[in-house]
Amino acid sequence: MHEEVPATELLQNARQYFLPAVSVDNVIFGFHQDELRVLLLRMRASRKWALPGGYVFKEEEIDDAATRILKRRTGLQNLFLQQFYTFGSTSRTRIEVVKEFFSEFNPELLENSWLMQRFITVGYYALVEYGRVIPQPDEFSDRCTWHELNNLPKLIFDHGHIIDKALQAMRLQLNYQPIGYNLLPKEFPLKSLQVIYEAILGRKLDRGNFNRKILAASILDKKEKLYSGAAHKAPYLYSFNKKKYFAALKNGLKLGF
Amino acid sequence: MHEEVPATELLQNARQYFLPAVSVDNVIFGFHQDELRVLLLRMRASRKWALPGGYVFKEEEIDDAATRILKRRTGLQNLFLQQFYTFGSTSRTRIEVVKEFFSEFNPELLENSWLMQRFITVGYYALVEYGRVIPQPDEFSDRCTWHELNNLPKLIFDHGHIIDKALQAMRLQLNYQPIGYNLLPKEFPLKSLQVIYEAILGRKLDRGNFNRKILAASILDKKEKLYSGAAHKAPYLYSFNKKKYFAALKNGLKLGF
DNA sequence: CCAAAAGTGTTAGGGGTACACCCATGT
DNA sequence: ACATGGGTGTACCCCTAACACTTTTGG
Repeated sequence: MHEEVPATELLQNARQYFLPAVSVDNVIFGFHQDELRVLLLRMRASRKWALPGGYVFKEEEIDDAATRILKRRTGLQNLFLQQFYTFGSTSRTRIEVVKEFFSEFNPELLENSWLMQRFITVGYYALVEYGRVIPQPDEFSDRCTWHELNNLPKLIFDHGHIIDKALQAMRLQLNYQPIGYNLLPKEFPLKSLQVIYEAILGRKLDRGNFNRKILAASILDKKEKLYSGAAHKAPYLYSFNKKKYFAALKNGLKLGF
Repeated sequence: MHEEVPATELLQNARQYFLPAVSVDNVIFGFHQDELRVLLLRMRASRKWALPGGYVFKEEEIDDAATRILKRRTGLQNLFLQQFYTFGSTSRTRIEVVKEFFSEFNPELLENSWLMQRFITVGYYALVEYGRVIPQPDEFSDRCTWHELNNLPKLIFDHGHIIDKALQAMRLQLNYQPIGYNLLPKEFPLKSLQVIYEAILGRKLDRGNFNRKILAASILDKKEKLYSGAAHKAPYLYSFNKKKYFAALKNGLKLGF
């Protein structure tokens, strides 16, 4: 839509392009080496870390804004992206931090009082396949990298709190919706899915019971292909049955973790 | 804070007082005659019904705005009030409806483009004790009355959808949080609480099993006083144990309805 | 005495948990 | 062969649903 307009131009005339006072922040979860990870940006000026976020165009759906931001930072689309809470505390963005945020990038922006107003932010979380992501910093950041959920750096604003809330929301969601479709490659052994559930829930699950429970949900197709290469029995590979998976997404599910 | 400024003045200078583009809508649930009810306002101009809502002052917490609106319409405070979703569709408020909304009240407001901008709204739901509420219309409405959830009138904008979402959210919440504290008088028979659960869930519950389940949560104190006046065995009265109730609110609960 | 609704008991079944046992495979 | 981890079976326990039986009260 406004894809062709350069970021500087957009921000300098933010009032013209964006919905005022509203931003979107994405908590993007990925999975690698048995660890749940979050995609973060490092601000060029302050060297502090932040969630990928952005503003909403005046005629843009908020969901679409979140999708757009997700796509810009990961290169991916059609992912599981879920609104979970709106953060509206007056103290959530401190003016000094905002100034630092934009200063080194472009001092002129400081004159732009639009950026200095109070913002509320709508939080979304996404689950993405780690291996397919090509992290892409935005205009204000010099790095875009994964961080272990259990070892996060210092974050700006209330972004630490936002991540906490996202995790909480996701844990509840686990019981009602299937998860994993966008976190795993097409075919995968059950163990991989189990490790994801364990990472999200923060506790170990019994292998046998997990298998039965997840299979009972009947959202998986068993492949006859076997994974191999390790010194043990080759596990079956499974893939999500798209039809059943999305039906379960819509109609809900009772998994009981 | 701005309590002393009259509504007309506030709206005519909305830009000065309010956070732009953001509103709050409350779904206020009450309980009467075995029916779950929602408090609605009738717009003076269009005669259509709407949720009690409002704007957020520039230095006001969003939660506080919701609380303020709730208090204005019910006279009550310190209630269970829970943010459940943010509605941000571009099509949720159509300009003609907004015009109708404000026109008869004060045609001058039509000139005020602030009101005509796109709004997103943060949805909250509240549970209140029906008998204690003194419904109070706002500046744009001529009535403020209760409506059975199963027999709602035509609502403006996406307010019908907002109520649906609130109910959905509340149903999920039932399993993790105690409910009823603000819906019932201090002392009540278990049956009253059961009827509330049934109304929210939309299905009948077994009496014996409900009693055991709710007592097992140990958030109730049994009183030795008995309710009487009916041609059957007098039920014990119970009251919520505030301490345990709020502990359960904070730490979560596993009720399984 | 009877109807109505509260309180309490009982039982069968399902589901979850914990753990055991066997199977396949690379070293 | 053996260690490793996958697949599957099972026994136990607890929770739940469903329903029966008893108790209390006003009419």
